Amino acid sequence: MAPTPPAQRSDRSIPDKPSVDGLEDRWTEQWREQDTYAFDRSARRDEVFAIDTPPPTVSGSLHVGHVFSYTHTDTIARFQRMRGRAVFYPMGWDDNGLPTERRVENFFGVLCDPSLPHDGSFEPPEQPPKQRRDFVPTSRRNFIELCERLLVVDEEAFETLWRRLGLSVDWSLQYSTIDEASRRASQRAFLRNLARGEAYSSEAPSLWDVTFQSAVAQAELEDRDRPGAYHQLAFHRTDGGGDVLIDTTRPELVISCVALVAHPDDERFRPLFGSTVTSPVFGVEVPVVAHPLAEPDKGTGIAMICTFGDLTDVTWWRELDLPTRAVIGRDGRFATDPPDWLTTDAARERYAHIARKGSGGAREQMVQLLRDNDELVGDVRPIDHPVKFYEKGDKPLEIVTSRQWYLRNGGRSEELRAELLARGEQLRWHPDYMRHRFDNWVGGLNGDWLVSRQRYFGVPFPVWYRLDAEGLPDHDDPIVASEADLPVDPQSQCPAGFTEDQRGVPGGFIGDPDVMDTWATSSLTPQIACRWEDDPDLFARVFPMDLRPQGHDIIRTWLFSTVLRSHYEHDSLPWSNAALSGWILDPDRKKMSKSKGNVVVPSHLLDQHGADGVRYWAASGRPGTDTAFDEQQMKVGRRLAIKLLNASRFALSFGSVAPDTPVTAALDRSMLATLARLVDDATAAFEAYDYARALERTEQFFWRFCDDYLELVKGRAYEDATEGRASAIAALTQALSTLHRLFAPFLPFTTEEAWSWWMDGSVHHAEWPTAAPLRQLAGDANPAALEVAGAVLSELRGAKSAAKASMRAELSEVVVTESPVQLELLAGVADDVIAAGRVLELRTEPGDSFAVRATLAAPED
RNA sequence: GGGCGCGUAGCUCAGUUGGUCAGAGCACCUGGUUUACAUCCAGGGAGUCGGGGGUUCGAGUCCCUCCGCGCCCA
Repeated sequence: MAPTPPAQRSDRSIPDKPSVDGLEDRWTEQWREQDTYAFDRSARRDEVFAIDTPPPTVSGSLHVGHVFSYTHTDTIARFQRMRGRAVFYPMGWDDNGLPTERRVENFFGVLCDPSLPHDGSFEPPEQPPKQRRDFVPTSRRNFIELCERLLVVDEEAFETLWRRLGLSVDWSLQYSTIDEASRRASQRAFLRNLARGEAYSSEAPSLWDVTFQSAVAQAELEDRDRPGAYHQLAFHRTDGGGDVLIDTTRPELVISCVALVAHPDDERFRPLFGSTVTSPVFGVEVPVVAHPLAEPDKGTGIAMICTFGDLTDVTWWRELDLPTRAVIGRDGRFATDPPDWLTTDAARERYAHIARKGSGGAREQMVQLLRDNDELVGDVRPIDHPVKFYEKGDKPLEIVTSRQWYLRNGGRSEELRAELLARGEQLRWHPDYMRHRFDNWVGGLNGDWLVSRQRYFGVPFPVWYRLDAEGLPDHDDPIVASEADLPVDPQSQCPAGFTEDQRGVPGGFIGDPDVMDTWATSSLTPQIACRWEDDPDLFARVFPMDLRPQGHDIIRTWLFSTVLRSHYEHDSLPWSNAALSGWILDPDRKKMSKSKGNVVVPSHLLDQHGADGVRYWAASGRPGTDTAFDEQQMKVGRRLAIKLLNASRFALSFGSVAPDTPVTAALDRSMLATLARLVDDATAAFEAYDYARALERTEQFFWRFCDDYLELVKGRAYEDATEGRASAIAALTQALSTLHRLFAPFLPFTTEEAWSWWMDGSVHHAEWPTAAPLRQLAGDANPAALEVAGAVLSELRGAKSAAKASMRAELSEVVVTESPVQLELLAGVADDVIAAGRVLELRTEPGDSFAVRATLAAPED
């Protein structure tokens, strides 16, 4: 489906009163019927332009931020299509993860219980119960089926809106991140990572959200400033040398203390290294050790290492080979029974004060115990300090030791990090400076990617574990699913060679209980959209893709993880270009987001300003730049669309001439020369993914075209059968055809409408204009001729306006002063200036600077 | 604390390699309807281009520094 050269229809049909209203319905319907944006599956790879569309979260609602960034991508898609590429433009829906889990639960009144077997005839309650405790438990597979059922409804609403916005998506290329193909791709990629040693499971301390009851990855962390307080605690030297004071914000963790640490160069503590101290309250003996990560100017300069209070503790624990003394459980509470390293009855009795408490309650108790023991020195000193949170959570993260799956991401390998940085180098970023975000992130990675989540809704790990005679699982030698069987749910399916009645019994097996991080699936959107392994022919034509459009805030998550997966699986980038869009700011310049409650719902904007008006605003936002939400700009866009219809109607109203009619008038040729420059400009901008620049240039030309050129040419175009008239019409035809196509990516509805009045086929399948034919028609014309004519005309309008006269008023005499070079240009277009300005006599005088004197003719009675 | 970006008319922003670059649109004010457009057209005022220093014949444009805003990371 190569784009076609513009071909005029034999019969024109131009409405008397053009309108932008109703264009969306009409053309949306036509594009659907004619499958205008269908991907050509026979295209070779080098003829394809493939886009890795961000799948919106389907359980949420679309807001104006989506409209903004998806419009950017669509302008690129339309440009590439007109340039002759077969555009692979799919749409995905992100329904994997927590938001959907909640939505499906509440909508149907069900809860997912992965331990339940699949029930082929399960139906959710007709009236969903109001109370969560009355929700009906159902299996993971049933839950996913319900999700897919709800998705059909959600998708329809989204699709309707996207179509109304004019996205040129091929709607036959849809996927959702929890559908069968996505689960298969996620599991297949994981099994291959596992086989190659890129994935592994490990029993290790990891960040844990006690509310969500799940481990959390580095990419999902954020620091938040929280009030805290330094407590100064006294440890006691076992050599009788007195006390060692440490400052801590978490005195409750004294129970987990395994050592004190100071910087190896710190003279104050050097004598203590290798000695031991006993902890306050509990009297546990711990060593004093040295490590460079200890900060001499923080607190007293010596700190306690607790397993585990923060990530530095984990590092110390690992590097100094310290024992584990974890007491905080997955529920965030201190263990019920006193830990076995408490050897005295007194210590155990004191522990009872903090047993079963959360960290806040335990702290209060601990402070009291310290005071009672006279081991809290001075007052507590309040401070604000950064605390690690899960980005969706509202309780500080704890560090809990548990078995988790990891994917190596360079956090523990200099070599891999270098390879990934090289991938970032290879990628073309738009705008370019965004690459620093990627480099920063990769450079700052400090651990592998924790991909398992202790949730139930999501893609399960396709593995099982053998149980030994005691019923304990063997995690070191998992039974993996066969690729042919994917996707599998190890909770309701049993591994080959086992039967269901062996589940959970000694000598039998258990399924892995966890699901994958949603990014573990989202990081495979290129593979999913391109139907990796499911449709090898398609995959070969579209992968690696051309463009990943996305927000700059998820470079560390989505972009990075996608690069990682593709690096592993295909030894390539997943796409050659990444285009980062900015955010929409509300009038107070705050980011619009659902949680802030300041989002604007797009449907009423489309009603009010029309899709093209809204698109105009969106496309004015430069790549990567945050943009203010501005309805005024949408009004401007709507007016531009109306202007385009009116100008088109006007230009076409003069009739037509034979296609090979020469353009002879100097004004016409000058206009075409200017237009040729515009085409070069707009094309270069689009090639650099700078749609906003292409729009700005085109719009700028268009307004001048209307204000000056159309006014200057209309007298001649109204004439009868002259060469001048033929030249005007030939030039107008070229200009109009070019402008329709240049505007098509931005105003798809308006341009399609105007195009349909006089051209065959869809403007969206027309060839993108090139400058060469325009230059050929323009000959050696100087673009400056049109500028001079426009400048003089503008002065004439100014004179009439100053005299409060009508623009139709006659001027008896006009004298233009200008350099000889400019005057020569003016001479060539003088007749058009005289006609447009209603000038009775035009005289010129050579001079140093441009000046126009105009005298109004006496008004006729 | 590190990285990145941004500070140009009341508002939103253009200003490619330093030389008609001091601009556009909106808003505001004034005027204009018999042959494209009142969902319109024309005209007008308005800015020490964040502050200071430097390079240069010449600097929103390059360098240094300071101030302010935002984002990412620690």
